[in-house]
Amino acid sequence: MEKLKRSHMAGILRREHIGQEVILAGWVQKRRDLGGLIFVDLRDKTGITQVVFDQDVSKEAFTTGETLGSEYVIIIKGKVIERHSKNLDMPTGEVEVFVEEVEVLNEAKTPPIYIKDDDQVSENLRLKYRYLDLRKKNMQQNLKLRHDVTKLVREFLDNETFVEVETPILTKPTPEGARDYIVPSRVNQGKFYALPQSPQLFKQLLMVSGTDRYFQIVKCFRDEDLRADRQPEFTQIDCEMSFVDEEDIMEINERMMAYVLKNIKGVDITLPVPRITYEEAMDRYGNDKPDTRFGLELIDVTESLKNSEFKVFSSTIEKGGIIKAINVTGQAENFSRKDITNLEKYTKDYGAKGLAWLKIMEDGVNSPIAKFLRGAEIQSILDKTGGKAGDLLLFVADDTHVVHSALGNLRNNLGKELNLYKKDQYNFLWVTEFPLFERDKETNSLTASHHPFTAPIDEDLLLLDKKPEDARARAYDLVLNGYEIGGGSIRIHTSDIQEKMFKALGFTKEEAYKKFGFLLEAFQYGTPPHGGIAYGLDRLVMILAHEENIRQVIAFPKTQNATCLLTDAPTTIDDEQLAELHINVNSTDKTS
RNA sequence: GGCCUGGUAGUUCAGUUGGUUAGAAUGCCAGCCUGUCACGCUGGAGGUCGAGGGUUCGAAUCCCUUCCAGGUCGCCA
Repeated sequence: MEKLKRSHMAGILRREHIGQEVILAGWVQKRRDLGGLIFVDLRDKTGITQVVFDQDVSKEAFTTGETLGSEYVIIIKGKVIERHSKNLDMPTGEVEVFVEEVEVLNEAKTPPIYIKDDDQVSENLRLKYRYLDLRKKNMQQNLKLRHDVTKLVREFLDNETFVEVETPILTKPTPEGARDYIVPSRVNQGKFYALPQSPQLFKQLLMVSGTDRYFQIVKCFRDEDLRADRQPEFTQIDCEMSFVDEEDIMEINERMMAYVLKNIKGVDITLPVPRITYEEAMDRYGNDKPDTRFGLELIDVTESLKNSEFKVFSSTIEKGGIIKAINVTGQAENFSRKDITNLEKYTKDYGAKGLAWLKIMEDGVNSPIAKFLRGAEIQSILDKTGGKAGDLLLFVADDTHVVHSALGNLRNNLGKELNLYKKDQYNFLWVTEFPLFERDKETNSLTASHHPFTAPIDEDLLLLDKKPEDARARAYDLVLNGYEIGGGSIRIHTSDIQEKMFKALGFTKEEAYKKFGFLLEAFQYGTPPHGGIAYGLDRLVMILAHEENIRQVIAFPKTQNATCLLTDAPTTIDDEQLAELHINVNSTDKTS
């Protein structure tokens, strides 16, 4: 018998193939054995075709057909015919292939998980048998989507004269920001490399080098706790440009996103992308990455309540706190006291001490705090929130940080619960004018909110000496549907401003040199003005794939404990290897 | 590091107030079945109730410790 060689993919067969002789290869998705007739769903990455084993066509093939199990790998030869009973639920459902020859290329053990999109198997099994999990259609689609996004990004940036340059993975530990993953050096006893948290310093050096427009789609590493949208190794689309200001960077990047969305989703993004300052974002949404697909904005009602008889309100205001409200329009009837108690519990996770509420009725208001509120106060609140009969108002009173955190998160939660947006809605937003510094709660010292090479806004330069906390950065984040998908800044390229920056951060010149000497030295040899941006590719693909977590768009992700259930990494290493690296490990630490 | 949810058959789950031999569906195995597509029918096998300890005459169930997975706060651009 001649060796069979695949002629067609399984998912593409249609009516027009009827009469053709085809050879298909793939996995047995399902066998339906009717006794004298066997149907097998043959699956490859393009889809499923039903193949039929009939004794009248081939007795030999039929005998083999009786032995097929789930996930056996087979190759079959046969003729495409029109089905007697069509299945219009599947794309290939008008045709089927009558098997003349079959070869079992490999048998398979009964799989521990089903290869089915909607199968709700536990995630640890999916991760342990990731190669089976990835056989699912939706996972293959996610891998393809990710491929398409990176392809489009490369295409776009190439057309815009960007050059992709690879930067080192074994590099120098960074003193600031996230924890580094550390790699011991065998050749240099007692010394360590770090895996990069981002190629930040290298891409700035490339600007000094005259590369002018650089990009890289690159793995980055951060040894911090994981989240649904955070993995210890993740991929950035990293860009840097010379002789530009923030307008140039935002312009080119929003065109890039529009290009990606157009080609992936067929969606036209209206340009320019709206912008909002950090301050306004916090004020209106309580969040520096607001989801603008729905309203429910935060409204400041501090003024209306400054003389309130309700102690919680008045004492909060006396202590310098604020009161903000969300108007959940038209939902007064739909939230029971129990529902509101659940909302209150939710806000307590973010530090709120309580959630006051007020339902607006046709004939007044219904609220546990109504008895403390004067008519004028209620009227003032209604004016500010636009409250009308049928609306539910929710209030948090606390310091600014808590109010924003609690109501901002509550707002997102309500937006989702109340289905206030459509599945295929993509709202981009630039958030600008971030604070240049943050105050560390423990040490009370200033740290750079972005990184120490971020340029201050020109008009805030004087604040660097006087009141650095109020200085704003030439930094911008690109937000999509409430997720920060990218962020960047214009960098400092002159030494006088850089020195002011270090001074504000409390480093001496010596300390700064010890940490970033190679970069500061480079900057003395003619550095162009430059700036850039970096995207979280995994997050972007997650949103485009409508997935709830980032693991769904990463082929081999880590668990929340940063382990890999498939390979069992990380593991202990043997004593010889340790000795070679000059590392002593406390024997009690070696548990496995 | 804190808080929350979960862990019972290959898989997804149920399991009452602590009480007989721990159930269902699906998958698997065997038999029958020529138009199924969640094929059908009959029968069967399949359990360290995450692990360890404790309370009790008796523990899947109560208590303690611990491991694993997920969510989240802190952390992290």
